Amino acid sequence: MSIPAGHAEGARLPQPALERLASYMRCLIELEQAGAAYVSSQELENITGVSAAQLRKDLSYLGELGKRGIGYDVARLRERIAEVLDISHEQNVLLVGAGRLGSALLAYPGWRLYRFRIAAVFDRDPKIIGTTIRRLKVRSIDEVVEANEEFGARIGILAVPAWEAQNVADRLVAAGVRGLINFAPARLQAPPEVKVREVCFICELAILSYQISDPAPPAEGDAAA
Amino acid sequence: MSIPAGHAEGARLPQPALERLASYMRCLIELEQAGAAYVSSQELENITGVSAAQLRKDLSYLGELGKRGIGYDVARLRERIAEVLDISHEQNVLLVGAGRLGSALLAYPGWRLYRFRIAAVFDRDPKIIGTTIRRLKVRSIDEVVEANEEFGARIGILAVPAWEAQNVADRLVAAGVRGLINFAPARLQAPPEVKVREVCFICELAILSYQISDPAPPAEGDAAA
DNA sequence: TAGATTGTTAATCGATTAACAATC
DNA sequence: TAGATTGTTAATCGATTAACAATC
Repeated sequence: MSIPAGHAEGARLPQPALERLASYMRCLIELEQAGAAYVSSQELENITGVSAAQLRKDLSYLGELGKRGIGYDVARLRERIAEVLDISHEQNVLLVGAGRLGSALLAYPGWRLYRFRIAAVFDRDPKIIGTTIRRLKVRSIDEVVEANEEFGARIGILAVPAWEAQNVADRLVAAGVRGLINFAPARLQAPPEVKVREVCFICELAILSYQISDPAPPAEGDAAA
Repeated sequence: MSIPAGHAEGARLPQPALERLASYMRCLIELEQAGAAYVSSQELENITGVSAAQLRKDLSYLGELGKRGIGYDVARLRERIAEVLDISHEQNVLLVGAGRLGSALLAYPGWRLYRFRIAAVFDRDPKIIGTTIRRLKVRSIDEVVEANEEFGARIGILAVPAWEAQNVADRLVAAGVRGLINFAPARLQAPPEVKVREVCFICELAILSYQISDPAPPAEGDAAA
């Protein structure tokens, strides 16, 4: 009621704005924990590196949230972003792969702050199935479709080797997830209604490698000049 | 010599093109392993989802690499992208954090394909220091500056808890790295000449959550209509 | 009120797309 | 040659920026 209706149906966020909004969450959570009541776009610029103008533009997609002369109510802004990202209610997630990476993900401390809950962990290895990691019993991947009737998870995370990724993706889709986070170094095929986000460690390194290389990277033949 | 000089000094890749180029690498490596000699921009569109026009534009930044009527020489294209990303020679990398995530990263199978080599692993925990993970002895983080005199790594990877991240980043910078990959859920301060790439799992989930949410996410009050 | 900061507009900037001449 | 596909151009599209009136 008090929250402005904002963008009407169909009017969605520009992709770059969406990605930045997700990154503002972390920062707002920290500010809130530190007890900050209000924050200005200028202060957010100092913290995030995103310009104040850009920040205000991004936040304006969510409605009129700021107070002129004051700034943004930290808690209210965090809530509103969470609402738009659809992470303002608890959301079950399925994790496939209970190896090193899967275990590391299970231990990740941030899930709760974003209201995600790893509801179940699956693996293919009989030696791992049945064991318990952080209070969660590892199940057989064969049970994933049946299990998700209970959990209703919309997101599945792939932490499996590359050669198993497509098969696991197909099973997760069959289990009804609508989005996949893929940590495996393999490109996934999925039906168009299922969104896939590839997390590519090595690509990050490669991008960084370019960025820290000296200005004329393709120096060929006559290197000295 | 035979390779066109391409963009002159200072003319660098647009950021979106750079990020896509890094992602083409994986695909080209797979094609090469599968024995493909040539690939057309249309075929790459089918594999990567990036439009043929966009692909040709991206690749044109690297020089004239294709053969009209034929397509691109897979091996040559991969080599050229590697050259531009500055991953055509072996590159040492420092890893800090030998916990679950650090171990998972060490086990990652793709490093060699991108010519990265984890030269050394560091941790703070005396119980872990001195142990061996995948043939690599875990060293004390206190040794990082001295150790990198030997390794000359330009990139450091942070796989440590959030509260240690800034301190570790400072030490890595002191050790002479020019780029940081940060897996810790904390925003890092670094001098402007040091590039930082944040890898944020949970942000990926949040973005996906938005993308799979129903078109009118901020339905407030009158939900039924 | 005076000072501060938002939300929005219009201008700028840059990226994507489509089309096609060049050419293998 | 005829068919195919590139590399590049120009047009379109969308995102960023800067400026400022609105207003707390």
